[in-house]
Amino acid sequence: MQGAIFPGQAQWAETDAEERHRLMDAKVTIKEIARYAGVGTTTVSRVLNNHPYVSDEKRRRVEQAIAALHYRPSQTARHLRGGSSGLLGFLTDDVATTPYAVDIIRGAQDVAWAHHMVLLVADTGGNSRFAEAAVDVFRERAVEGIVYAAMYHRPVRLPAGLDGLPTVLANCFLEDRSAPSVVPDEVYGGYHATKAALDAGHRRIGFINLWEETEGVTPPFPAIYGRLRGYQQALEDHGQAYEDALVRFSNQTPRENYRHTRELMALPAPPTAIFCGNDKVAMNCFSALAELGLDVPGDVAVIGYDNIAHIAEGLLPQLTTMQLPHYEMGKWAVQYLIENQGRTMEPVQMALPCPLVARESV
Amino acid sequence: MQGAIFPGQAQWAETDAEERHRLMDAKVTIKEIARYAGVGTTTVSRVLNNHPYVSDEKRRRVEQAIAALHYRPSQTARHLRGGSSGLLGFLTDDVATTPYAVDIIRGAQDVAWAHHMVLLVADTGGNSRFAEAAVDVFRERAVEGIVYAAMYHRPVRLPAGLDGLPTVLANCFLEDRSAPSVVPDEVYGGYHATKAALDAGHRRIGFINLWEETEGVTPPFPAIYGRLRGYQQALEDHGQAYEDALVRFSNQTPRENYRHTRELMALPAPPTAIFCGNDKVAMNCFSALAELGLDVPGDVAVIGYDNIAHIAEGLLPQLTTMQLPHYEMGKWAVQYLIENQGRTMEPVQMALPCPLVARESV
DNA sequence: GCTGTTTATGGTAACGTTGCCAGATTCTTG
DNA sequence: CAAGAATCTGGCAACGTTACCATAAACAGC
Repeated sequence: MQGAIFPGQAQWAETDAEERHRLMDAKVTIKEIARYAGVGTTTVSRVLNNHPYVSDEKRRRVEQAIAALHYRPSQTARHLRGGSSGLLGFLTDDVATTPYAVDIIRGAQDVAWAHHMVLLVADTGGNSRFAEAAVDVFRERAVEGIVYAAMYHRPVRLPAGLDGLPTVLANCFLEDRSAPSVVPDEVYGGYHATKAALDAGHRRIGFINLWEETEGVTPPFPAIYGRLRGYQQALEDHGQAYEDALVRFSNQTPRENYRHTRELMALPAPPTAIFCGNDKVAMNCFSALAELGLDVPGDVAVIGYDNIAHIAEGLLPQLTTMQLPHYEMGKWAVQYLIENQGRTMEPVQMALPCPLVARESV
Repeated sequence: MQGAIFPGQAQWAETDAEERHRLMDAKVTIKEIARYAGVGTTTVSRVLNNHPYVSDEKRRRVEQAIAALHYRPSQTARHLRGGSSGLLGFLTDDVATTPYAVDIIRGAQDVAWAHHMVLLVADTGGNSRFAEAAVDVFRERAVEGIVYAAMYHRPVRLPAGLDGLPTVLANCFLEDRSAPSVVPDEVYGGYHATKAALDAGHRRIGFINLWEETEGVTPPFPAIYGRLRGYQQALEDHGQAYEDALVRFSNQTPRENYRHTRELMALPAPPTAIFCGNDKVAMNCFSALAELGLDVPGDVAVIGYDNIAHIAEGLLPQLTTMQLPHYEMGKWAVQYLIENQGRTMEPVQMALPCPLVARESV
C-alpha cells in the first residue's frame, strides 16, 4: 500500500507483516504485552481493567503495546480465573412458526449486549431430547441464565436439567407459574382491537377467533380466551350487547377463514367490522369480502392480529392490526435475568401490551 | 435413596445431599471426582475422554462418582488448556426483513451441533459499528469461524477486523468474490418457475419482476437479473419467443404490484400465467385477478417466489411458489467452515437450487 | 529367569488471566 | 525529620483441564 523504495523490499515487508499477523493474531498473551512494554503482567492487567496505581508513563507504554500487537484479552481465561462467563442461553422450541418471533432474539440480544453478554442460541425443533442436550451444553459452558422462548403464546414444560439455572420464559409460561415469564397481554389486545372498531363508529363487530384442537382437546391458549375476554369487555364498556352469532371460531385453514367471513356477512344483520384472530385470517377475510363486492374499509372494516409485516403491509388496503410485543418480551426476559443475578428470582408473570398498528383497513 | 439403618441417618443424608447439590452444582471439579472415586485426576480425565489404560474397576468407580456428584466438565478449562473453543459466530445484518431467513440459523445450528459446536449469534441491525464490535467480541471468545448472513440475496461488505478469521457468507457475497459464499441459484429458480408454467401448457407467460432503486441506482441484485435470465432461457428451450411487453418491473408496493397485473391483463393478448417476483407480488396479483373476475388457476396460473409459508399456504387457492434454500445455505456455510478448519479456504461461490413447491395456483 | 513390551496409575506443568501479597518509592503531617 | 499513609510495581498462586513424564506391575518370548 505505502510507497516502497524498491520492489524487493516492498515484497519482503509485505510477507513479513503477513507472517507476523498470522502468528500473532493466533495468540498474543498478556505476558507478551508485558515483555514488549517492559513491565510486569500485573501492570498490564491493571491497565486492562482500569485499576488505579499505574503511572502515566507505563500506562501509555502498555496501551501502545496492546495496539501494536493487536492484543485481545481471552474471555476464556478471564472466566476460568473467576470472572463471569458472560454467556446467556437462548432456547427455543420452534422458531419457524411465527416469522417475526425472531424479534424475541433481537430484543434479548440487545439487552444482553448492553451488559457485555452474548447469546448462545439453540433451536430444539420441538425435540425434548435435543432440548435436554442443549441444556447440558449450556451448563458446560456455564451460561448465567436461560431464556426459554416459544414461538406462539402457550403453556410449556421446561426440559429437564434446568434446576438451579436462572430461567425466564418468553412468550410462554408454566402451568404452575413456578418460573418467571413474559407474555403478550391478549386481553389488552382483544380489548383495543375491538375498541378501535367501536371508536370508528362501528356497532356490530364480528370476531373470527382462533381455534385449535389436538385429539379433541383445546389447549389453554391465552390467545383464544384472552382476546375473547377483551372483545367482550370492550363491548360492555361501550354499552354494546354481546351477541353469540357474531363470534366464530376458525381452525385457521384458508377455506374455513373464508367460510366464516361469508357466514358472518350472510347474517340478517351483518357486522360492519370484523376482528380477525390473526393476519392470515384477515387475508382470507379480504378475499371473501372482495368476492362479495364489498369495499374495505368503506363497507366493512377489518382488524388483524400479529402484525406480520409481509401480510399487513402487503394487503390492499394495508391492514390495521395488533402488534405482538416480541422484541419487548426478549428485552424484558434478559433484563429480568440480569437484574436478578445471584438472587433467587420471584416467579413474576409479566404481560406486555399489544398496541394497535393503524393502517388503512379501519 | 439407598436403604438407611435408622431414621436420623436418612434425614441427615437427605439434607446433606441437598446441601451438597446446591454447593456442587455450582462447581464440581475433576479433583473432587478423583477424591470421591479414590483415583488420580489423570484417571478421571482418561475416563472422560475415553482413553485406554484404565482398569474396569476404576472406570466404574469414576463413572459412578460423576453420576453421584452431577459432574460436568468445564468447557472453559478445556478450551484454555488447548482444546478448541467449539464456538462459531453467526453474524447477520438484519434478520427481520425476510421472516423465514431464520432457517439459515437453523441450518447452521444443526450442522454445528452435530460437530459439538455452538452458535454465538449477533444481529447487527445493519449498523456497521456494531458489527465491528461484534467481531471483536467473537474474537475475544475465540470463535473458530464466522457465518455472515444477509437476509436477502445481495452483495455485502464485511465488517473490519475479520482478517484471519475463517468467514463464509450465506445469502450474500463479496463483489470481488474473495470469500466463500453460498447463495440461492436465481437463474435456476427463474428457469423452473417458467418451466412449470410451460409444462402446464401455458404459452404466454407474464413476469412481474422485482425492481429496486436507491438514489436512482439499481444495486446488482441477483434476484432481479438471475430470475429474468432463467425466464428467458426457459422460453428459449421451449421454442417460445421472448416478448418485452410480458415482462414488468415492480418496486414491490402493493399498488404497483396490482397495477402491473392489471396492465398485463389489459394487453391485446394477455398472459395465461404470471410469474411473480415474490409471494407478496403474487398476493396482490391474486387481488387484481379476483377483481377482474378471473379464476386462479382456471383462467390464469400464478407462480410466486420465496415460499413464505404464511402467504403461500394462506392464500386461496394456495400458492405454487419457489423455495429459497435458507436452511440449506445455513447448513452449507457451517459445513464448509468445519471441513476447512485449519486449511485456508478456497473462495468457492456456491449456488443452491430453488425448488418448486407445487400447490394449487398452477 | 532375564529382557522388553504392554497395561495401569498418578504427579506435574501449562493454558491466560487477575487477586493477593510484599516490597519499594514518594508524599503527608505533626 | 521521623513515622505513617498513599502510590507504584512485580511475583506468585489459582481457576479446571489434559498432555507429558515417570513409575510400577503384569505379561510375553527366548
